[in-house]
Amino acid sequence: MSGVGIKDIAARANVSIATVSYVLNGTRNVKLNTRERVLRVIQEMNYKPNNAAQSLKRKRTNTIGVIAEDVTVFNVPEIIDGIHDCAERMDMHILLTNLRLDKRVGRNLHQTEAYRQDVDNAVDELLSKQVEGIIYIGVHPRDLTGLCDTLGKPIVYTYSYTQNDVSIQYNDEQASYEAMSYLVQHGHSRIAIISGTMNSTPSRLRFNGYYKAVTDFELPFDPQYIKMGNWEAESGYRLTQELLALRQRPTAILAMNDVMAVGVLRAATDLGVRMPEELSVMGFDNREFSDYLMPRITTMSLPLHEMGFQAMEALSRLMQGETTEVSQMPLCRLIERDSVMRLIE
Amino acid sequence: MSGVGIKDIAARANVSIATVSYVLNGTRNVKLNTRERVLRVIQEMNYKPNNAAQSLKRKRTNTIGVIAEDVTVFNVPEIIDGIHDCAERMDMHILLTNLRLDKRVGRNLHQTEAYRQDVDNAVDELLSKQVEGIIYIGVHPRDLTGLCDTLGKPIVYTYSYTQNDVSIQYNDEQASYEAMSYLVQHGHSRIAIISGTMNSTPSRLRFNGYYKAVTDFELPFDPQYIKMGNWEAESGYRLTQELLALRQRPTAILAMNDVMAVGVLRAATDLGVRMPEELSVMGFDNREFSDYLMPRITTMSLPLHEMGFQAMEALSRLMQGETTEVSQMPLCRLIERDSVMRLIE
DNA sequence: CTGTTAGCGCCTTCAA
DNA sequence: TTGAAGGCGCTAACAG
Repeated sequence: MSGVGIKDIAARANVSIATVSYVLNGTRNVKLNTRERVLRVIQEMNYKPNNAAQSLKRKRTNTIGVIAEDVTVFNVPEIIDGIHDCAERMDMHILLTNLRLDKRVGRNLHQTEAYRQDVDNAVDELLSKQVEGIIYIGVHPRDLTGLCDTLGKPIVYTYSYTQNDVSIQYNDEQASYEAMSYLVQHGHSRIAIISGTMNSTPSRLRFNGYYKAVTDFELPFDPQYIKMGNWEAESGYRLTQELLALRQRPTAILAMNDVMAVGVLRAATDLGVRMPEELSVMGFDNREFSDYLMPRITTMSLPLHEMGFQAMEALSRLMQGETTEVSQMPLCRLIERDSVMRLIE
Repeated sequence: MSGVGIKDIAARANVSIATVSYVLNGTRNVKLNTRERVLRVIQEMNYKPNNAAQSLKRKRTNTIGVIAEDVTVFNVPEIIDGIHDCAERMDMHILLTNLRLDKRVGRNLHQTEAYRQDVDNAVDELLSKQVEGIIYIGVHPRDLTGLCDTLGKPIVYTYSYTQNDVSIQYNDEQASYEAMSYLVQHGHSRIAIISGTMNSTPSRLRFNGYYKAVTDFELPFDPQYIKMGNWEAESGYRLTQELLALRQRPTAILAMNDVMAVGVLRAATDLGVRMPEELSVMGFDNREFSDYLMPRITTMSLPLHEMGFQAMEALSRLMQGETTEVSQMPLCRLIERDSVMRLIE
């Protein structure tokens, strides 16, 4: 492989291969003199231990597998970064598999069968590479129960839900409740909501938070303020038109993602409704563009880094045989910008 | 490790371990009967070959290392995706190292010493894991000559430049020339440029393209139309104010990235200059937000996926001992949107 | 303080 | 068509 092995340096340093191994791993005391000689030869010969051999012997690879459904989907890199952040502290390596689902099956994620084979292959290869655990990153939160059969190897899902396995998700309900609280604190009470597709878990949870806030704060509940979007800007646009056509307009709209908030902005612009003076809006996701729009969109930022970090922590616990993973669900953070008008002192 | 090994299934199938190996690899003819029996036992016992042992024997790992300076920087995931796209076709795996430079050393990328140690470690670990080659992805194009010492193992850099090693970059000069051509075709001749920091390679190359176009199309050359920005929106804003204060205003501005184009938009808005009617703008990068602004920004899209793909191809050639890598530099693609006004028929 | 040696799980030459 | 056996590079007893 890389040519020079432990025995080469043993020969050159006039010691046994065992001694070399010992100085390499610090597994035993070695006379200073000898150690230095060995170390010097190691330097000279540019020796690097062969990890394959080490793994075979030690039965440890210090490697976990990460299966990302698609690394190009906006939330994923930050999650991977969180995993790295944590992994690097425990001296763990990452074998990354990119399923490229977005290119392969597009948005057809409902028919699990379309990509189950890909997932199986990915898991097999990872297992074959002797990873000590696996983290699975979805492209958007949905139930993935039973997707991966890891033959007992620890697995943690994140950015997705699961019935039997550990999964790390942020608190969606709390997030939309917090958004609503913010709006209320700014004097809004007629608050409309534009949801994502209603068969999605985040939509349901965020709606729960909305509804809970409406109840808790005793806001006027008007079914006409509840609009079903589909995550796309166009739906935000169309539904905002409807909302602004109401005789009793809302003063604020909570859009379940930033993309639909763009639609809100465009509709308002086209109708000559000034924002935020005449209409406030909040988004979700803290997408990069939300800071570049005019007005800059106030939004809920997802704790992606922390999710990755916690996923790695949880996996590590699992790998050590512990099961007591009761860590707090990561929380979204409100990013205050310019799209919400303060209506009261 | 995963428990069941080749000898377990040999015992259970009443054959020698050699036979199992043969059916596994198809290295030799095995009587149909025997083969099927072995295959069945493999299924039953959920046997997966131990890749560490295979690698040790075969002296091949089918794995390459990818060192990303920071996976969260906007261009990087798409490059990684391109690498995967290619790697998967040649049945190669990716060991990903994320230097997390953005968090660690921020924008201080000039002092190589600040992170050279991190790079060395990353390379050592990868070499130790017996990767067959390395791809290095920078966070922004700059000269990285001599950064990695891979002890002769093939390495390809991308999204960065290099003197002695292979590096895959897109054609920056061609891109800005193409942008200029587009502007000229739309009837613009008084075209200003807002550059990035002038010590950066992309700035210089893009300026070359600008200058070449000014010459080729015999555009009026006015030094006042050349503004030095720093990649940030604020600089776009400030410089646009200067440009709009000129008695002879430009009709179009070429901003060297989309972020500064945002600054252009804001300045125009604040000064009551309508876009694109009274001022056109083009950006660079095709950042996600460029499609969400009003007007939607016409911009140059970087061939990131292709760069990753070509980097993997080039690496593969290197790994096979070939050196004839003369592939065409990937080209940027113009994304036509609404920020450029057509001044002529 | 140092050396000898038996494997880790697999592939592959040699022999049958 | 099948087995037996020697290592790949390294670790960790065991033995001095």
